[in-house]
Amino acid sequence: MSHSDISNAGVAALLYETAELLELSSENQFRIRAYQKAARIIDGLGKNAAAMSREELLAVNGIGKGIAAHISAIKETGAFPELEELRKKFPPGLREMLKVEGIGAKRARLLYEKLGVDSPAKLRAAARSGEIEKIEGLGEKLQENILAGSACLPAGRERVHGAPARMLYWPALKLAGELIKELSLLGFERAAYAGSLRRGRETVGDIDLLAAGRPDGSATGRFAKLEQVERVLALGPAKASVRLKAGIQCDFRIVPGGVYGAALNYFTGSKEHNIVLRELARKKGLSLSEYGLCRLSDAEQKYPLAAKTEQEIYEALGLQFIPPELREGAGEVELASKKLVPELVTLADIKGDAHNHTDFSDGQNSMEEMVRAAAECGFSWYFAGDHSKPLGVVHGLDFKEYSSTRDELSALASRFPALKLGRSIEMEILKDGSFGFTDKEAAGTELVIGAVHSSFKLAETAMTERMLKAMQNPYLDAVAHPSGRLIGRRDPAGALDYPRLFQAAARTGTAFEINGQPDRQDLTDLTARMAGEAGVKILLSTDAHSAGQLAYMSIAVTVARRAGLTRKDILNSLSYGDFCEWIRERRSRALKGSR
DNA sequence: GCCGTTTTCGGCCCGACTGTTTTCAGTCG
Repeated sequence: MSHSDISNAGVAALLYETAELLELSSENQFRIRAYQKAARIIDGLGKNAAAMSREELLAVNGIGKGIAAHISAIKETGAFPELEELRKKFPPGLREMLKVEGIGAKRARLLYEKLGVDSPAKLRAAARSGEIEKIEGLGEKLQENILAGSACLPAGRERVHGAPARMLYWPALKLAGELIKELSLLGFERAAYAGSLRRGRETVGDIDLLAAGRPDGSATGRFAKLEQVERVLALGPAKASVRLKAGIQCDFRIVPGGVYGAALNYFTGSKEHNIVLRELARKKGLSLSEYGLCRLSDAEQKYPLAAKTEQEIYEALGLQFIPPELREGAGEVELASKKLVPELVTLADIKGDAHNHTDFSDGQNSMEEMVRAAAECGFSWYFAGDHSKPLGVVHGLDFKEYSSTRDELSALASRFPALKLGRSIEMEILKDGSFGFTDKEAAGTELVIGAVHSSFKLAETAMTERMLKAMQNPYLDAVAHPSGRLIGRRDPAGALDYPRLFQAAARTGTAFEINGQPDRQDLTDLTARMAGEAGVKILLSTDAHSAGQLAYMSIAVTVARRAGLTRKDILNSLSYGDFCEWIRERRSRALKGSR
């Protein structure tokens, strides 16, 4: 059996597993770190590690003879001898226990050897029966924390024990905004959110807040007493961790104003990004921490070379500034050292939205209200949209209704002179890939954005074929939310063959959407990156179902930034005239191609 | 296990907080 087509993520998972098992074995920590580092590097590698030659692998910094040999064994057997030996030493549940808060390798092994505890469930049972506090080195408090940690599940959300529920980006952003407002009322002049929220991750596991001030204990104390706080997890002079009533953890850190930039950089992460930066600093005879970039000789960190702003830290390391959205430790530091970080699209580049809804279908606001909101949020063009038939539950429009409501839109034009108006349709892509409109009707529709809302459960190949068939229609200008996922509620359509879809889209000129609805974010950062690399144009959409939801454009922009996209990739950066020209031209090319 | 414009041996990212100790290991991010 061959495993030569194993993905980089698959190889990385095996190396991470090895690292965890080595930790349980109390191995040399630097050996463990070498495995973690190799896993991280392979996960972020541009090409498939299993397909690389030994020489190519050895040329990668962080991969040596040992790991290269492991990879070659993985290709043959799906694992490697050392890993298989380690797997025999510990029951698999022990690795699950490491996910429990307060349990690391040392304690997991201790509990296994003394009590035979080898799963999170047995751990809880042992805590309940009071066996844990009897073990030397452990105590009553740990026992309580194990039980408390599994007890405080946020209402209405499920989670695997030890893996806290994650919150969507948008509500987390709102919550962080609220907390920062509270902090400013408490007298903090400078406060910001950092962490995965600042990196724009689609969901966040906690909220990281940073403030400038004196770490004398009074600041963290005041933070811990905020009304939003449910329970204090840790409280020191420089740092406080709490669980919020909203059901998510919040870490608050306070640093002197003079090192605010260094702290913001450290606290924004990711962990992987920080490690790469710190290793780079080491190589230059420097040391990087949340207190600044210092010479190694300056052990007290009294004379930082850079600390005030993030910008000066990257500069002092010989790097281009790296926007937070790219700080995942996936090759961005190398890119920055070559001055190749792309100039990411910003909200200011966005001139309009094309996918949204009025109360003609399932929107909450009238066409006039939507248009007014679009004008107020500074767009220079706006395609007012609605669902097409035959989506009955949301009053999908037929072509006649499309045309009459188009006339209604035209009548609004004189009242909003700064806004150029168009009418779009979110076109049903039926089970066989055909449209809810005839070709002639589609030709008479200004902008066709195709979407699937039924028969999600097609087999992987069938769903891909359905989309490919739809793309053969010359009037399909863009594809909306292709995976159909609703984060936390509906899984993405069984692995779509994205490379094939994007190849086809590049050929037909069909754009793909990044949907900005908080629970969609579809394309994702990863698939949007693939689309961009394949040369597919991207349409950012609010999919607004009410006037207020036009603000979701900033979510779509954030996903696009994480995907490394520039304004050139994004159709919304075109002027109204150029956008209409893009539609006209792609349709005429597609018509020629289909003949 | 990996690495080297000080090194092929001796280093390896850095700091905060807790709990159980009695000066620090373990955990976390």
